[in-house]
Amino acid sequence: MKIYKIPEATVMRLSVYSRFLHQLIDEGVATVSSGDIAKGVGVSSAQVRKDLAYFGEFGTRGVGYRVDELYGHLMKILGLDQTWNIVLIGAGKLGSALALYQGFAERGFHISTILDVDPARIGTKLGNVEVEPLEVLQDRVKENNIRVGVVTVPASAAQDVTDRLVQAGIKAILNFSPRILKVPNSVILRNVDLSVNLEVLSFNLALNR
Amino acid sequence: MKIYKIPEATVMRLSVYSRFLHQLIDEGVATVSSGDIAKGVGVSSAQVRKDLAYFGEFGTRGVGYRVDELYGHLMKILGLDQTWNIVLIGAGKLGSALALYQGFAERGFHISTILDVDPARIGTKLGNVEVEPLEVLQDRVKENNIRVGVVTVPASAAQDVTDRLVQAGIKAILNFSPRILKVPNSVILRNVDLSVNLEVLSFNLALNR
DNA sequence: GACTGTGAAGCCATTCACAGCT
DNA sequence: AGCTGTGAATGGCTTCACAGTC
Repeated sequence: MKIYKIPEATVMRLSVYSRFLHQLIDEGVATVSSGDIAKGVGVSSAQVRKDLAYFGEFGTRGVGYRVDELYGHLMKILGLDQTWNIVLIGAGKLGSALALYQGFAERGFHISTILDVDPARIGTKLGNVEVEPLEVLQDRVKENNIRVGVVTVPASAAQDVTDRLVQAGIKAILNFSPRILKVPNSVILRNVDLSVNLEVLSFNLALNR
Repeated sequence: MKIYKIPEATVMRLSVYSRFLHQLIDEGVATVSSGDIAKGVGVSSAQVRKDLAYFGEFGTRGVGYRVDELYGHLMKILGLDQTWNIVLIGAGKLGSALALYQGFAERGFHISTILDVDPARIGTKLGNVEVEPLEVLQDRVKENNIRVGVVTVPASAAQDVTDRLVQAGIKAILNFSPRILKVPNSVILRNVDLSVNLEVLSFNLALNR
């Protein structure tokens, strides 16, 4: 495992490969070639091999990859061989949806804590998790060994909430608010802007006008 | 306007720039330099200038860009100088959240039609839009001149729904289901996998174990 | 014969650096 | 003096092509 610098695009594809492999396991397939995976997820076979090569030699020349084995490797590489407790801040429309979204749980992401500042939301339940006031952040992070935070508050509150997360010892933040956030180098930050994706479609449609 | 081949990354950044400029307009700022924008959104100033250069010369040497003017150009380039009617299929957790999400409306994306197959959901309202049966798809697309579809159905139904969208004349699809979809070349497809983003964080956290 | 793993080549996006304008 | 616009240089990801292995 020479982990020097892995392209982010590679990591994202590994995630996609792992989902495809899971599908193959369900179908009872025992072996795949890089070409099969490539076809299944829409990339080139060379790309698949190169991506895997960053992490080791998982296949057998002339044969391919054992599905269950490769799946296990990928899940381990992605850090998905464990459950991640997550704190979600902002129980509005988007936050509620994410809290209830099954897709996270399926991949081992457990939203164990949901916080908000709105008294009307505090005390309500999303699934079986109760919305609590922002003040308990530090305690919950410690208790549940939380390292990942999801920010779904309005733009105006985003930086303040982020500072608190950092303060509480959170190591990685997924930001859904449309605000550029400042975090120390030691904290990993990813931004997701749902509108951007529609805007790329809009751009492409608008091209031929 | 030489629109030969615009990097997708550029389009995504333009979207971010436009949001930043909107913020500046609110603050009453009249002029910005590429350096200001760069600082505001977290890229290099050369990057900002290169991105803009794909579409024309919007600035004044020695001065910078007029905020309102540049904003107008970007919105036009992104196709956001118009309202886009959108059909959303799948009124589950995620679909409901997206239907109610304010961020889309703010950028001119109007979810005018929401469809589902579940009788329990049909007839209910999300905001002021009623959930209707999938069968009315073709009619609604025609009536409302819909060109964009958003897919938030379970993976097992995703390809079927996609085929129907294509059939109905939809030109661009935003897919939130974790399934590789097949569409004709004439249809633009973008995939959003919410879990992938968490998995990239997970990967990076798991690196130093 | 089939398929992996990988150096080399190709390609594309970003950064550099500076001429050109105000 | 300040800042844009852009060719040239750089860096990094993807594709090619083939030796190596089963």
